Formats: sequence, structure tokens, C-alpha cells
Amino acid sequence: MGRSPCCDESGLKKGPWTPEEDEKLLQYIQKNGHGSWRTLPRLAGLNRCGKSCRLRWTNYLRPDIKRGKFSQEEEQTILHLHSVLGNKWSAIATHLPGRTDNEIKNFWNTHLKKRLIQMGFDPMTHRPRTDFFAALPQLIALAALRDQLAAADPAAAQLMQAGAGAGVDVAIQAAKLQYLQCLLRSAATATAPDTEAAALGALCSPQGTAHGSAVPVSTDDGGQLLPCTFPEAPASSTEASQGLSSYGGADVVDVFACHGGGSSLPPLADLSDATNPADGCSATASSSFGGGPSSPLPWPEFFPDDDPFITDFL
DNA sequence: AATGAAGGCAACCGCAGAAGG
DNA sequence: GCCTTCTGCGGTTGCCTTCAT
Repeated sequence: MGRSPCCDESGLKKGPWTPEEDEKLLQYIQKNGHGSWRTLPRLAGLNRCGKSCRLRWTNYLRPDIKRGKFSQEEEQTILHLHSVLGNKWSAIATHLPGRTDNEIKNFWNTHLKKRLIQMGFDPMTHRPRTDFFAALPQLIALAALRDQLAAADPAAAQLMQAGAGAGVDVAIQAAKLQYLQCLLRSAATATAPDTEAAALGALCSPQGTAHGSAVPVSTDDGGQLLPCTFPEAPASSTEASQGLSSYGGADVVDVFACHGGGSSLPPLADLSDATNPADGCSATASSSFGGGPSSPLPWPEFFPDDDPFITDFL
């Protein structure tokens, strides 16, 4: 392009806005409208570039801006829309009255994205991260090593328990939870209608409204999407669920539930087909860890019948 | 109480597309 | 059709605040 940025002009102020500047900009726009952003600063008596004025207005001074924490509903809406639209912050912002694209973007980057990663989801695709399962054998091996150490040398095992061992426990429990979500998703995707709007709606399980919320969102073409509900996942008394919940309490559970029902993306072979050898859930489980055909779950070692994790879940 | 780390947010930068001449 | 200008968007940065040690 080669066009020099408008702010290159020397002498123009940058950085945080002062209350006086805000007042000038606010009064000018309320009186005259913003018109041409290029000429606005001069007309309003501001030593700023037009771009800076526009940003200040759209992200902060606009009277219809809603400030404060994002509600649960807004959070879910962002997650849904991001799974469909990607990083189209302005498009997402149109579905959240009073929220700016910048605010949503910041919220995504500082909260939601991290949370998805912690839960083992790829924040861009909203799918379970395959590397999570790929790393599982190593984690299992570490856990086994710790157990052997415990038998041979309790002191050494204690040391390990205090270090990596604890992390392994959490990882294994997280894997269990994710695996179960995969199983649930397999069932859910089998019945999901094949339309974008319905897929968005199907991001959430239809049952359960314990503290769920219905979030009707519009599609770009003006259509109304199915309202989404966010069921409360079964509480677990295990360390794993406690550990996961500590990332965000009920929020995490809700997000998980929301991501457990499918997506607008093409059906995943590795998720929808539990017998698929490439299945990130079942193949790794059954082939690598020897789940027998008699077991209702492919990972009998990890899902014993009396596992509180399972009993809580079922 | 002091200090460093981490988190959160406002603002800037550069690019792309639309609009106008 | 081409060039220039303007606007809007998404990514990134840097400062301020909060939290942990």
C-alpha cells in the first residue's frame, strides 16, 4: 500500500486520553456528529489523529456502551459465535449490544481463550486438542512410574508426588473428563441437524436448565438461531473435577457442556465415530491401553466401575 | 512493607477493502 | 480501470492494577 499512517504527522498527541480531551470529543460529536474522522480533530480542537478519536469514541465515549463484567449469557454467546465466526470481533460485537469489538477481543484473549486451552480445547477450532491425547501415554507412564516408586521407595515417591506427580494426576483426571465429553459428543452429533444455525444451537445440549440460560442469537442473514441452554454438568467429588473447576468454577463446567454437543464445523471423524481407528478418544484409549470388548468403556484401567468419577458422571 | 509477577485493559499499528475522483 | 483517500478491523503493545511472596 505504502500510504503513511495518519498518526505519523508530528506533534500529534498519543497515549491515554485526558478528561479534557474526552469532553471536547464528546461535545463535538454530540453537537455535530463525527462526520469525517480525518477532519474531526482539527474542528474539535483536539491535537489527535482522526483514527485515535474514532477509537476513543467507539471504544469508550459512545453513550450506549455497557461497561463492567461480562455476564454468563454474554460469555456463552461469545463462545458460540466465535466457534462459528472465528476472530470476527466486530461481527460478534453486533450480537452483544453495548459491547465493543475491542472489549470482546480483550475478554476473549484474557479469559475465554485461556480457559479453553486449560480444558484441552483448541481455542481456534473449539475442538479437543489432539496433542492432549498424544501426550497422554507419557503422562500415564509417569503416573505408573510414580506408583512403582511408591512401592519401592515411599520417600522418593513422596518427592515426585509433590512435584510432577500431582500434575499428572490432574492431567489424567482431565483426560478422563475430556474423554467422557467425547463420548457424549459422539451421541449428540449423531442427531444434530446439518445446518449452520442448528449447529450453533446444537453446541449446547438440549436438556437441563439448572442454571442454564437461553441465548437467542441472530445469524448474519438475520435469521434466528435456536436458543441455547447450558446444562449443569454433574458435579464430581474427585480431585480432577475440583482441579478443573478451580479454573473457573461452574463457568468451566458450562463451557464444557456447551462444547460437548457438536459444532458448526464439519463433523469430526475422530469424535463422531467411536470405532474410527483415528479416533482421538477411543482409539488411543482402546488400542493403547487395552480396553476389552466386555467393558462398557474402552479404558477399564482408567474407568473402573467403582471410579467415583464414573459413578458421578453416570 | 517492599518487590516482582501476572492479569487486565486501553490504545496504537498496519493492513485490507470500500468509496470517490 | 487506476489511483488516492478514508474507514474499519484484527493483532499487538505497553501501562496500570492486583496479587503473591
